[in-house]
Amino acid sequence: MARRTPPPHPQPHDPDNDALAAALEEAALRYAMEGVPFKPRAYQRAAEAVRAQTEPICARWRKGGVAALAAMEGVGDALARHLADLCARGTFPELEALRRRYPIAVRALAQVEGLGPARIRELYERLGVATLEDLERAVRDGSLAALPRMGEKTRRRIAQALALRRRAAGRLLLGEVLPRAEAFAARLRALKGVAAAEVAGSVRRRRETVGDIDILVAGGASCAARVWECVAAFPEVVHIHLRGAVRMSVRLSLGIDMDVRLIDPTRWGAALMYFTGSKAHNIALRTLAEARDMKLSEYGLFEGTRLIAAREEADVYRALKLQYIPPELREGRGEVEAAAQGALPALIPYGAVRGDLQVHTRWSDGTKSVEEMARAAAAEGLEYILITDHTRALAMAGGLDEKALRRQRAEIDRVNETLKKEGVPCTVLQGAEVNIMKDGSLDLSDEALALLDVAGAAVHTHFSLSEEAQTARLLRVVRHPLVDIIFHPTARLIGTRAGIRFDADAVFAACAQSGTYLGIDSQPRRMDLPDTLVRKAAAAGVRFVIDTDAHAPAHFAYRALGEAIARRGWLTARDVANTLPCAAFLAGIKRNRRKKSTP
DNA sequence: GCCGTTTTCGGCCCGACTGTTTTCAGTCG
Repeated sequence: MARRTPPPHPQPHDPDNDALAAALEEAALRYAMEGVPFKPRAYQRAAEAVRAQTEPICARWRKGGVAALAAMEGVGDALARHLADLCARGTFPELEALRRRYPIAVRALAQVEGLGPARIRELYERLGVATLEDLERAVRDGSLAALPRMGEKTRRRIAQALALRRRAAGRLLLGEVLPRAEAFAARLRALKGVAAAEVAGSVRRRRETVGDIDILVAGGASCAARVWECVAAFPEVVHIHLRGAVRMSVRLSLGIDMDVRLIDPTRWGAALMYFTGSKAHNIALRTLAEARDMKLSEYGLFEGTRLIAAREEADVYRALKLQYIPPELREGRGEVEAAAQGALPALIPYGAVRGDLQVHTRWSDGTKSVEEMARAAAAEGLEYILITDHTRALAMAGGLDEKALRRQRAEIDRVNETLKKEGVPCTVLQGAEVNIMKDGSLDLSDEALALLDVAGAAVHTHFSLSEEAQTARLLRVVRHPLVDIIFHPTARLIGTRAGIRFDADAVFAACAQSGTYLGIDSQPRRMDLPDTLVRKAAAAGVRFVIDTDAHAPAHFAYRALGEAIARRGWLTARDVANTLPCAAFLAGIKRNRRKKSTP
């Protein structure tokens, strides 16, 4: 395994950018609760600016002081000081004062769909609701109904949101966990005597949410002390559950547990398989081994007491007469049978996506200009990006009309010229995230749509239509001759909002027939289409695009999450249109449009 | 609390929808 130089160890207690942004968002919410004007928006904007940074804010502060923080867009003197306080002490005086005035779990409560600052305040003042548990109690005992404007429907909606939340409790988004888990493994890999360190479990399988982190470390018993010491010193570790001979279990400040296991290097592959799972996959493998008079465990594949294979995962799969099964497929969904027949697909490789097809800019709700996003995309190795700002129905996002789109086109042309002159290898295309209205019509005229290089459409409202109405709505869009892509087709938000209900068979069949691509949105909260539906759609003959829905340069890194969904959906590179170079991708769009307009 | 081709004060994103109203508060995006 390649050995890299150790990554710089973060300072103890350095909150990362997400934690800083979360604190500012909490302050924004609390000011909104108190009815303070304008501050909420300013804090919210600053939080977005913090999240959009790729460099750790605390490092920036150490280097350049408060002035370096105030240089960020949307951060002035006051917020720069708050951020410096957060870096130094994890909080700031105003936030503490706000918390004292309303000792409520505002962030948790605000995540319940339908609850905003005003309702949260009302819940607290009239019913003493301070936590999600309090809220659940108020729902159960009916006291919720005492509030004004709290009718049957609103109560049911809150109850549903709480149920969704409960199911997600204790699980975090893959996008939050993956980078941290990989950083932990990298730190351990750098230790003396450690031959390998890998993330296992559901993170390795790239499940969209994960309940814990499993890390395996290959090394002799002699390095246990060194590994445990290193783990105990992680600034993210808040509690040590146990510290044994071969396993250490800790609680992370993230709110989930991490297990670190020491593995005998000669049994590495068998252990990695076992701890990667899933349970269903392991059972399928053990059953297969048994049928061949062998026994499979975390210590290896055995015939009687004779060890057949254990060192590498590939050795074990080979000895079982199976193709190597990539971790993303190990869910007990027929992958073992397929591997036995040599029928596994050649999964789309990471990094295969060449163009990002959903990118927002300051023209609507993005944080950067067209040019800044293009340069950032080029730095990520993207060959083309499609600018897809919101259209006019989404007024909140500064949605564009036909006139604005024409002005934006002129800017995109200028940016392309500049990039070409400088030899920056990234082409900017013009698209839009056209809003799908309640009846399946669009908020842009056909004339305006025809101006775009590529048009995507998306649902942002009317999530709770009946299945019939929702299906009819989607079918109308899918068959529209000028709509090329449906973005985040289910419109779900993991842990917050269930997706829209529609007849997947009918919609997927229509996509396959018309050539309309389904988008795979890589935002950690969306991961939409979800992997199971991706696989179903692919079986129906649908083709896909993967997009990051980038609102800031840092979001281009989500591409790997979208590729992970595609892999979990058994897709090959051929199934994903934006693995093609720009010209070939655009040629495909043209072909699809011709096909759709000739009945 | 931020910001500035309206520049040190006075603006700040706002339209649509939902539910519970009977004229609109609250939420969403």
